[in-house]
Amino acid sequence: MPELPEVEVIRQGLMPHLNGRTICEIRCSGKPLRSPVPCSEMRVELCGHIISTVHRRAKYLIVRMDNGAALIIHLGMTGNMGIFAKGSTTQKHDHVCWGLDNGTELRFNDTRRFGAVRLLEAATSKTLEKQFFAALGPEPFSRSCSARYLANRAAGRKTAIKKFIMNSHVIAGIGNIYANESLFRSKIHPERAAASLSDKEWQRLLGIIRKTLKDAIACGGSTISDFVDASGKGGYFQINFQVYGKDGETCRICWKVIIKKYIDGRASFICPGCQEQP
DNA sequence: CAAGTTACCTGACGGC
DNA sequence: TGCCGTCAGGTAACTT
Repeated sequence: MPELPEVEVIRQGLMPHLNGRTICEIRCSGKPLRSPVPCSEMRVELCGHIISTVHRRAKYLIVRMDNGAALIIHLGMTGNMGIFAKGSTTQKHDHVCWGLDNGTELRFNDTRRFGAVRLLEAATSKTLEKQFFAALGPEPFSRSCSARYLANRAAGRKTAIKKFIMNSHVIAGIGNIYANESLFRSKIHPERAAASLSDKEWQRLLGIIRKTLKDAIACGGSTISDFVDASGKGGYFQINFQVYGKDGETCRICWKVIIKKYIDGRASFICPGCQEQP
């Protein structure tokens, strides 16, 4: 479900509820997520300690504690985090629950259990970046993620540009929706070889990726089926989709019919008028 | 290194 | 009503 904008919206929604709160109790469904949930370890490391901040890296949320411990949470396809009153009705796929000192609790819900909850004791920003996120590419908004950097990484690569920008080892946070939307807005066909983009095209694509992600964050993310932010509200960027899920509809720019095609196993939406076939 | 497949898991939807 | 196949926002581990 969640790509960078949705994770960022969740982070921003959670921050005011979590910052400075003490974790009092932890409950787990017992079902494994992508990896087993370290329930007893979390109780030892987190209970009685204060949450200092919530960060995001790529599509990961990072809850930092005053004792140096860090929770690293990935939402997978269907994961979500929300704040609820203690004792309120739980949902079917609530898998982890962190009780706080003010009568609320943070809940992780994940229908398909593709998400992950990991625990690092004694994590610093440096060790997190060096150990846990070592293989991740730069954040799209960071200085190190330049058009030059992307062009260099793409040099010699025949792989489709769409797959390339969805590769988290190259650039973090871009999933299927925002890859489709950014390529359409850049007028670049998703099957173009990554190495075939000119410097000018890289500049345009990077600028548009940044703008698209930023606009989506400002809209509260995209609600496809059930995405909601920490307070239970859905985002509305999906009204700005120009190609995603719009096969059979006419392009709002050139009036040609948008097609759907599987590229590298992922649904891709292309305007044959705006995005020239390689 | 690239491209393809499989796997993780549940639920919604369409066809019959 | 139900059964079956297909598909879904992500990622990693395999094989060729």
